[in-house]
Parts: sequence; structure tokens; C-alpha cells
Amino acid sequence: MSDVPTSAQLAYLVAAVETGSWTEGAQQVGVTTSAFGQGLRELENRLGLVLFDKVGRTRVPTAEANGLVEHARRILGAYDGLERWVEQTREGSTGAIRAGMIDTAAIHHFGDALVRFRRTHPELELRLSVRPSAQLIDELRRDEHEVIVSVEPPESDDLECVELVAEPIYVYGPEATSKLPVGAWGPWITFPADSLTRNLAAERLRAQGVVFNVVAESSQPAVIREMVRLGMGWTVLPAVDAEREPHALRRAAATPIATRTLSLIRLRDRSPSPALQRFLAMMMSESLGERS
Amino acid sequence: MSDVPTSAQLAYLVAAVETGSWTEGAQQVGVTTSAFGQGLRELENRLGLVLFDKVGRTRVPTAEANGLVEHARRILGAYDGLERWVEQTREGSTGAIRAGMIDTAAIHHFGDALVRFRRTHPELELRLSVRPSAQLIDELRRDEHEVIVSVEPPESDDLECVELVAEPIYVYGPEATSKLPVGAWGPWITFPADSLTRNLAAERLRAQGVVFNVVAESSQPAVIREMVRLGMGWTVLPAVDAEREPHALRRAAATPIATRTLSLIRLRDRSPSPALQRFLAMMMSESLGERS
DNA sequence: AATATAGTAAAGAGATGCTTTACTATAGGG
DNA sequence: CCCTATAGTAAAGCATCTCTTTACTATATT
Repeated sequence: MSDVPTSAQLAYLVAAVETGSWTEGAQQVGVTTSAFGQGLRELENRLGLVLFDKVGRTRVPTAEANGLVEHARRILGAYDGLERWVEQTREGSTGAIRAGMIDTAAIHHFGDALVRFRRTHPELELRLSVRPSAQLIDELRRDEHEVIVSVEPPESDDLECVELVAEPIYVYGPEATSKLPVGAWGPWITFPADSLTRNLAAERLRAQGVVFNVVAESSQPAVIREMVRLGMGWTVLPAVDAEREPHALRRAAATPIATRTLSLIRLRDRSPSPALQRFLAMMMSESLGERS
Repeated sequence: MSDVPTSAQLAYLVAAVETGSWTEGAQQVGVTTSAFGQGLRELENRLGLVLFDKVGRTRVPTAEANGLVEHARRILGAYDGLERWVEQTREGSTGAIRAGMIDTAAIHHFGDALVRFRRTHPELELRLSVRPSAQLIDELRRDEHEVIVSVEPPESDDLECVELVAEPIYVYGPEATSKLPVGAWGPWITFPADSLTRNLAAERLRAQGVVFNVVAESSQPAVIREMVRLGMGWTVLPAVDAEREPHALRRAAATPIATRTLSLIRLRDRSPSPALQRFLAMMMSESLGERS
């Protein structure tokens, strides 16, 4: 009764008005004249308006029908917009990707790849947030990112991790003292207390009997490196951060104190959009290339 | 398969995203959760997109769903616009009326009524064209008017006429000569050759043995009147046109030479829109008032 | 008058979309 | 840790819709 017209019925209407003939209109939309007529009658019933008059053996649109066509076209146009959008989205040629990365990943490991991805997929709006791992993971859980690249956190069943890079971290000391034995290491300059990298390092150092006394904190590797160079203390960093020019630090030991794993992390059971799938594929193939 | 989503499915989608819960969404649109879920699943199938993920026992919209909602809202909004328009149109509170009238009708007989109608129905766009009868009838046949008021033409089965006013027409001569006997009438100043009034008059005059020799033509009664007053000739006009001040003409005979009928004329078998129905009703009641 | 054309009516097939009922899985409380 | 409430699903059934087919009517054309 008070039913809403279907999009098909509206399409019949505009075809009928456009062609000026039900027979032609029916051909245009690809149904039998019978279905066409039934559809238009149903439309009249639903709207409670007379849309066509009989004159001779043809049907001519009333003034109402002509007014209605405008609205019908608007609706069909909106459907059209939806379908185009769906088309693009389905093939992943549109969509936004909210990604987060820790600095090292965004710059050293995947900097080039991100630039390349942006260039080859200009239609995908990639919004990248660079933050420390712990913060990224919090934000991921709050659904502020669709994917992050961070240090792999302790096993957790709401997260799904794919390992990308195994990154050794080394102990570095001030230039003058960097050849001291393990027992003489410290004090320490490192990341803030919630840092996964810091906690990983602290755990390993303590296991070796080292006192992990922290005298300075920063979330910026460059800042830490500079403080170490100035002689304020020791630190533990990945090589890419510590050994960059100018003023590269020298490893206190040849073997890494630990290895942190950078992973691609998503909320479990969230299906990636086509756009995101492309991004994930790129990241994973990139990490393979990096290992070799 | 490649079917278009129904408006109901789109409504489910926006309800689901708005409320953040299928159960609530279903309540909002007034269906069972079961129907709601089926509808959303069908929507996913039709579009080929994943719109919701399971997390725990609730369903949360994907990034796609959020993007899609915009389009869905646009479509639903357009439907809304259509329905509001239909509502108004059905009760005749909107719509355009294309009407035509001969000058006498538009001014003398229905002038006040038209003004009143405009004032009491400001929402109805009344477009009035004033022209000679013959032209109005042509235009009516070409669907340029929905209704006209003109001199009633010869019976014709594509037109539907309702008599409004019976208007006597009289013979008028120059002031000095207006008491001459019938045989001395003429020459004539009258409407153009296709005029129904002219032809009606000519026929009656010839039936009385009068020579209907035309020396001047105009479609404007005021012009004809003035020429008659100046002594150029005689004419046949309705009283309302001939006997208006200043310079009213005096009848050459007390009895009318003919009576022309002003009728409301529409194409047969064309159903009037609600707006037009109001207009027609007004015109007909008006003409009743005028007769009494 | 014969034939073609524009649309309609009736019947039936298949899909759709809803409800009901019974179920599973997760969350939260005692 | 078990019990219950909650969010959603599965299956079945039914009414409705919308299309096709076929046969028809009414109007136009030749």
C-alpha cells in the first residue's frame, strides 16, 4: 500500500517519458511491454497519482509524471553514484587507508616503499601516523588505524601479526668508553618506560647481570644517539638508528643484545578492504625483498 | 546477481551504522533482527563487498560500510524528496497550471476570480496565456495548455467543453449613424479571419442579408472600438468590450445578433491533476455566480 | 476490409523478503 | 566457574512481487 517505489519502477517512468512510448520504453530498459505496463500501474498505485492518460491507443504522461521524472532521475542518479563507488571500491581503486608505523619502519625500512606506493596508487588515500609502538597498538585497538607496523607486542588474541623484519639491536656507548667490558656498561639513555624496545633491551641486559639504570629518556632515536655521543650514557638501539652519519655510534659488542621484530599488526577478524589488501600485499612483498 | 540494492536494504545499512548495533538498528526500522540480518547479507552479496566484521558477538561496520553510508543516505534522501513532492501533489497543494484565456474572459468575466485564486493558492503556479480563441485551441491541441477558456469551437471529439458564459454580441456603428436600418449597416471592422467570434457574427449577418465587407481587422477589441468610434465602420462585439467607458459604443439594435459561448475546454481523456481540479472547480463555481 | 500496432488481462513461475522458531556463541554476574 | 541474558544466525514457511508467456482488445494504416 504505502509502499515505496522500486528503482526499477522509477526507471520505467523515465524511460516512458523519455521515449514517449511504452513499447519503446520497455525495449530501452529490456523488459516486455507487459512488465513495463504492470510496473507503471504499480507505481501509480503506490504513489496514488495518475501518471499517464490514454489518448488513442498510446499513453501520454500527465503533468504529474513530468514533475515526478525529475525526482526519479535524482534517485536513479544517486544509485548510479553508489554503483560507481562500489565498482571502484571492489577493485580497490579507491578508499582510504589509515596506517601507523614506528619511525624506523616508516623511514628506514619502508620509506622508499611508501613513496612508491603513493606514486603508483594516487587514488588510495594513505594516511600514515608515525608514533612509538605502544601508542600505535593502543590506537589500533581503538580502531584508529587499520594496520600498524610496530614492534611485535606480547602474544594477544585480539591482534593478528605478520612478521616483516627481524631487526637486531646493539649496545652503544660513548666513543671514549665503548670498549669497556659488560660489567662497566651504563648508565642508560633510552626510550620512555612503556617502550617495547626498551623493555626488550632491559630484560636482556638484566639477564646478563647489567644494572639498567636510566638517566635520560626520549622517544626520538636521534636524540638518544646525540646524548650518547656527548657522553651522557649508554643505549641500546637498532643499527639503522645508531650508526647513521654524521656521528655514527660504535657498537660496544659485535653481537646484538636482542632482536626486535617489526610486524604488520591488525585487529583479528577484521576483513581488510580491497584497498588495504593492496597495501598489505605491498608491505609483505617489500619485506621479503629486504631480507634477501 | 548483479541486482541493485533495494531502498530497504540501504535503510538497514544506515540504521546499522547509526545505532552501532543490528538489534537496535532492526528496532529502528521496525523489522525483526532476522530480517535485518538477512537484508544486510543480501546487500553484501549484491554489492560484492564485506560491510561488517564479527567482533565478539556484535557486528562492526568495515571502512567500506562507512563509505557506503554516504551514498545510501543520498539515495534515501532523494526518495524522501520524492515522497514529499508526491504528498503535496496528491493533495493538490503544489503543481503548475498552464491555462489559456481569451481577453474578455481573462479580464471581464474571470479577472477578479483569477486574482482571488492566485491569492488563495499561492503555492499553485498559475501560468495564464491570453490569446484569441483559435490560437488557444491550436495550442491546447499541441498540449501547451492544460485548459483554456475560449469561444466554443465547432463540435470536435478530441475536445471536452464545459459551458461557462453565454455572451450576447451586438452590432455597433459610429455614433452618428447607429440608428440606421439593417440594410445600411457596414462596412465592417472586426477580428482576423480565423476568429470564431467574427465567423459567428458574419454567418448571422449574412443570414439577415447583410453584406459582410471587412475594411479593417484587429484582434484587440479596444482597437476595434476606437476605429468604430472614429467612424471607420461598424462592428460586432460583446457588450463588455463595446460599451466600456470612455467612449462606449451604442447598440445598433437592442437584441443581440448572436450569442457566443465561452467554454472551459480541455483535451478529452486527459485526467486533470489535483491542482488543475481545483482551478476547474473555481472556474465553474465562478461562472454559476456570474449567471445569477 | 485487412493488417499492423500499442497496450492489457490472466495465469503461472520463480525470486524476494518477511516472520516464527529454534539455535549458537559470547558477555557478564553471582 | 557456572548460569543467564544477549547478539546474532539458521531453517522453514508463507505471502508478495515481478517477471514471462499467451491470448486478447482497441486503434491506426493501407
